[in-house]
Amino acid sequence: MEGLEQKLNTAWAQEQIFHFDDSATRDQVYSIDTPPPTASGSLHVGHMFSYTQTDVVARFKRMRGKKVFYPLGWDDNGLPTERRVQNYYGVRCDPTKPYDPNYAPPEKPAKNQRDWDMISRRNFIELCETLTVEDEKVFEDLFTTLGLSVDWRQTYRTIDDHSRTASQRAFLRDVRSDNAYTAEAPTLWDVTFRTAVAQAELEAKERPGAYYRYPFTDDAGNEVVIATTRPELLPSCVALVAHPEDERYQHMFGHSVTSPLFDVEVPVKAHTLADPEKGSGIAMICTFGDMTDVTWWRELNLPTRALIGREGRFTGDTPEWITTEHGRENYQQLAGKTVHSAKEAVVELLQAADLLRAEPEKITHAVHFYEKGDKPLEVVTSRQWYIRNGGRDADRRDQLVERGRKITWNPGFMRSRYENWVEGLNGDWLISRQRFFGVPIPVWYPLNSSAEPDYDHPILPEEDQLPVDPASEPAPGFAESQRGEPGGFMGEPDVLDTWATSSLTPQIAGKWERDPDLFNRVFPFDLRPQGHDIIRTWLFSSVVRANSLHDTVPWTNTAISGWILDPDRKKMSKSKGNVVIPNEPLEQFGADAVRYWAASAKLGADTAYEISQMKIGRRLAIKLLNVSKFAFGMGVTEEHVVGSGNDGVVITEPLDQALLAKLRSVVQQATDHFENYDYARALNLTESFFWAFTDDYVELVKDRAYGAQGEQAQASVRATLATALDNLLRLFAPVLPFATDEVWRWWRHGSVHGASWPQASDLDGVVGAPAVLDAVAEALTSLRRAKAEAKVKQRTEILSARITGSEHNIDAVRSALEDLRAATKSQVLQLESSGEESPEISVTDVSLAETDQP
RNA sequence: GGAUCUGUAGCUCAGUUGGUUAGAGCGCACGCUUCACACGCGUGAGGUCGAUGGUUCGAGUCCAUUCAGAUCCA
Repeated sequence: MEGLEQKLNTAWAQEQIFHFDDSATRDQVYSIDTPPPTASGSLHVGHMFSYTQTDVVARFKRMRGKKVFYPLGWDDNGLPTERRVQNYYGVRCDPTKPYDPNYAPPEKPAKNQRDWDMISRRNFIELCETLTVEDEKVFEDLFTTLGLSVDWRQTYRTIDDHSRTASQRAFLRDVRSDNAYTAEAPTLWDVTFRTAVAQAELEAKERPGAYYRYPFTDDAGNEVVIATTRPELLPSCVALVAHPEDERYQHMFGHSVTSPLFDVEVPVKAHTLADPEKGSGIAMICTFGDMTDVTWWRELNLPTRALIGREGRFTGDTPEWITTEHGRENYQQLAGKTVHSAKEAVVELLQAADLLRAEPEKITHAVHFYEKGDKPLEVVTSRQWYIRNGGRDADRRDQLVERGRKITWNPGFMRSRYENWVEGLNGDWLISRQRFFGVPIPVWYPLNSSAEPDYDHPILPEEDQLPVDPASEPAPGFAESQRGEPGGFMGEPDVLDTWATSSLTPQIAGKWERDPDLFNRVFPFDLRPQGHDIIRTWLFSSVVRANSLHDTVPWTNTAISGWILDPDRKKMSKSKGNVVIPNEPLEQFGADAVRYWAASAKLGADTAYEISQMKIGRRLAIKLLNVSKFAFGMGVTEEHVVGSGNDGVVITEPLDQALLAKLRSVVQQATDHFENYDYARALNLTESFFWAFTDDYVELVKDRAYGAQGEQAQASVRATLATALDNLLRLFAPVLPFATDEVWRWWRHGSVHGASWPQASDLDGVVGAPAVLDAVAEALTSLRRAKAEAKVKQRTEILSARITGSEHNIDAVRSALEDLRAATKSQVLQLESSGEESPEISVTDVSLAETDQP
C-alpha cells in the first residue's frame, strides 16, 4: 500500500482525469458546491471525513458518465484569516488609509501591537492572499494524499477580486430589486467586537441570574410588583406588559403607573407574548433588553428610551424623560457605568429605598451571546443593511420553505432543521459588520450642505467598476477631495457579513457573469455537501440568495455530513485536546483505509473516530491486491472478462454461474444505493460479496484454476475470476481509489477512475442461481468445522464424509462436488437428500486421515 | 416549551415495502506459517433488538405510551 498515493496522484494529474469537460451540456454535468475550508484554520480529521464522503459521490458520478464539476475554494474572508495576517506580519488594517501599491510588510512583526503597521484594506487583503497561499498548500497536500478527485484548476478565494466582485454584484442586484435595504433599527450588538450580529450568529448559553421584584405605583398609590432579571434597565422602561387574558392585570390595561427610583410614568399594555407563568406575569418593556422588547416596542408603538451605548455603558447624560430631581439624582449613580456595574447600582438604590419586595430569586436562564463573544449581547439602535430573508414577511418565508422542499435532503430528516430555522426567524438578515477586514459594502452616501449623510439615497457603483472599496475610492461622479465635505460624499465604512459572500459559492465557483457559458452548464448545482451545524447559516443564506438573484434553488441535492467525535463520543475540539492530526492515520493506515472509515458512515450520522475501522479498510485494500495477484497468477487477463458484447457461454460451471449471478444482484443494489447517496450501504454490500468471493469461491476453485479439471472447466473459472475482479475493482473504486487503480493498471489500460460504473445488464449473458454458491459454501464451512473441532490442520485429508440436506441443496453441492473435494482434500463425499424436513446442509460421519503427531 | 435523531453481541455499527433460525467487523476463545495473502487463514462462543402496551397469521421493523442519550429551534 505504501507509496501508492504519491504514484497514482502523479498519474492522475498527468492524465487529467479530474479535469472538468467544459463542453458538456447541463444534463451531462454533475456539479458540486464544495465547502471552502478556512486555510488558515487547523486541519482536523473531520475534514477528511466529510470531504471523503463527497469525493466518493464525485467518483461514482464520474464513472456513471457524468462530467463532474468539482472545484475547491478557500475561505479566507473571516476572523481567523484576519487574525493570522495581523500576527504573522505585524500589521493592522485601517480602512481610511489610502492604498500603497509599493507597500512591503516589516521583516519581523513589531513586538508591541502599538508599533504594528497601519495599512489600507486593499493592502491588507493583498497580504492575506500572499499568506494563505502557504496555508492552502498544506490543505491541498492533505486532500491530494487523501485522493480527493478535485479539479484543482477550478478554485477561488472568498476574499479575492472575483469573489469580492461577485459578492458586491449580488448585493447591488439585491438592493436594486429591493431584496436588500438599509434601516435604522434596534439590532443585537456585541460590545466586545463592537459589531452588529445576525440572528444566525447567536448562541444561547445557560447563565445564572436572578429575578428582582420591585413595585410600580398607580395614582392611588397601589403597587404592582414586576419581576425582572435586568433591573438596570429600569430607567429605559417604556411600559409594563401582561398577557391580555391574565385576570390579575385586567383592571390596569390602559392605565398608567410610575416607575420607582426614576419617577417615569409608563402605560400598562396587553400583549400575547407576555408569559403569565414567568415572574409575576407582568414585565417591564425597556428599550432594549432583548428582541422581545423590540417586538413589543414595534407592535405597541412605544417610544425609544435607549441608554446603553455601543461600548456597553450607560450614557453619561441624564436622559430628558427623567424629570424629577429625585430621579435625576438616582440616574447619576448609573451614568457611564457598564451594564454589570449599573445593575449593582440599581439594586443598591432599590435596597436603600426599601423597594425590593422579595429576596432576589436565583435562576438559570438562557442568555444570548455572539457565538464568538463572551459577553451577553445588548440591543443597540444603529443604521444597518439587511437582506430580506422572510423574517418579517410570511410570504417570503413560505417561499423559502418551499425552496427547501425542492431540494433533496440527504439524509431527509435534516430538512426539519432548515424548516425549524426558517419558521423561527424574527427579522431580516443583518449583513453589515462594523469591522475593517472583509468585502466592503459597495455604497456611498451624498452629504448635504451641513456634511450630513443622506442614507435614503445611497450612491451605487456600476457593476463594471467592481470590486470597489468606498473607503478608499471616491463615489462615482465625485472627486476624492470631496470626501467628508459639505455637498460631497462619504463612503460606507462597513463590510459585509462573511456569510453574505459565502452564500454565493455556487455563483463564485460557477463564474457567474464572468463566464456565462460555464455558469449555465453548472448552475443550479447538483450537490451541496456540508455539515449540519451550518444549515442556518451557509445553507439557508445560499437558498436566500439563489431565490432573490436567480429565482431558483442553488442546488438540487444536499448531503449533510455528521461530526467526528472522539472514541468517548465527545465532540473533538482543540480546547479538549482530543483533536487528531490527519497525517497520523494517513501515514499509519494509508488513504484508502481512512476513506473506508469515512465511507462506512452514513450521511448525517455523527461518527466516532475509530482506528479499528481504518484497520478493516486497510485489510480490505490489501486483500484486494492479493486476490488480484492470485487471479493474474492463474493466467487471468483482460480478454477473459465477460461483459457487454460477450455472452458468457464460456462460463459453464454452475458454481461460477452462481458467483456471477450474485455479483449481478450486488451491482444492481450497489448502484441503486449509490444513486440515493447511500454509499455506505453500497460499500457494505460490495464488501460482503467480496469476502464471500475470496474466502469461499476462490478457495473452492483453486484446484480447478490450476487445470485439475480440464481446459473447459479452467476457462470457466478464468472468465469468472476476470469478470468478478473487473466488477469488484470498479465497485470499490470510489472508496478505495488507490488500491483499485493500482490493480487496474496491472492488467487494463488507463485508470479505473476513467472506466465506467458496472452495469447489472452486462451480466445478463450469465444464467445461474446464487443459492448454489451459498449451499456449497455451507458445505465447505461444515467440513472445515469438522477439522477445526478435531483440532487438525485444514490440510488434513478427509477419507470420507456424509453431506445431507434438501434435494435442492444437495443438487447444488453435487454440481460443484469436484471443487468441494479438492478444496477440502476429501476423498469420498457421500451426498444424501434428507427431504424438506431438515433442508440445511449438514456434515456427518467424517473420517479423517491419520496425521503426524507433533 | 416545539422539533429531530439515536438506543440491536463486551465495543463500533448493518438490518430495504413487516416474512423462516437477527447479521458484519473488532475484541475474545480454540486451532493453523495453507503453493494470493501472518498486513495472513480456519472454527467457535456471545443478543429476551431500551421498556410497556397495541395492530397483525406474523413485529428489531408499524402505532401509542414511556425511559435514556444527543442535536436543532424558541
